Amino acid sequence: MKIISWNVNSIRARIDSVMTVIHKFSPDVLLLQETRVEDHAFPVEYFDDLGYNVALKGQKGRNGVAIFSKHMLEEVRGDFCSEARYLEAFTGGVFVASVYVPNGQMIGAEQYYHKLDFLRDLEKKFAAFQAEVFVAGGDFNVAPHAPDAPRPDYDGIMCSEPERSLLKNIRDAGFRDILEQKGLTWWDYRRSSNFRQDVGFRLDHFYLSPKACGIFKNGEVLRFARELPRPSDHAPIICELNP
DNA sequence: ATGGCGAAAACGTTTCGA
Repeated sequence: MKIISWNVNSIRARIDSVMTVIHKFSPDVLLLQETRVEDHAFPVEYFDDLGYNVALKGQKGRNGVAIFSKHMLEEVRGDFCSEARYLEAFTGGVFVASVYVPNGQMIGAEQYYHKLDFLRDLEKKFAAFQAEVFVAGGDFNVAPHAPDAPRPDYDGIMCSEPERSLLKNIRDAGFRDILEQKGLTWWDYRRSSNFRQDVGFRLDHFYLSPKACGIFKNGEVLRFARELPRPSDHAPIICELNP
């Protein structure tokens, strides 16, 4: 089973790129973040035509998560938080979740503490799936280790000790970050040399429960998508499980 | 050290993203 996760930074602006990625990889499951559209305006017809089932949790202009699957989508739930930042489902024998953690603005900002709360709640949410085959993919907006940031000593937002420590709690609970050492996933639009020189962060992750780790085959960052026309600032990531 | 880009809402500019 192939699962792709991608922060698309607007599905309406990225629909052609999403179709390119789908046609190249034919994922069983696609987890999207930052779709930035209300459900009634989501371009679902593109996905319907390819035979995908659809679950959406959107809001006007900001946030927005979605799950597409070639398998039936059951037990769809998105009430984890009031914003459109989390959606889970059971599909093809696997529990999946599409996760969009708040960016936190700046260390010490009100949004930063909201981000820490969100990560704490997420740990509890994942714990409920400890004994299941569970794969959470998304934009976690934290660079877990020194090589995941532009400089090893960078300790600003995305790299602060409290943020990293909350993600470590999730790993310590048995959920493996399968893309460690697999490269960066986000490069700032505002300096085109950043991508060329690979100056960015590894913010997009998959967390696999112990049972999911047992059938894990391979995981990669799909860097090529950052070079498509009008790209998202995030690259998609892929997780393959044995059937 | 600062600003740089891109998208959306609602304006002719502002806010947010990370």
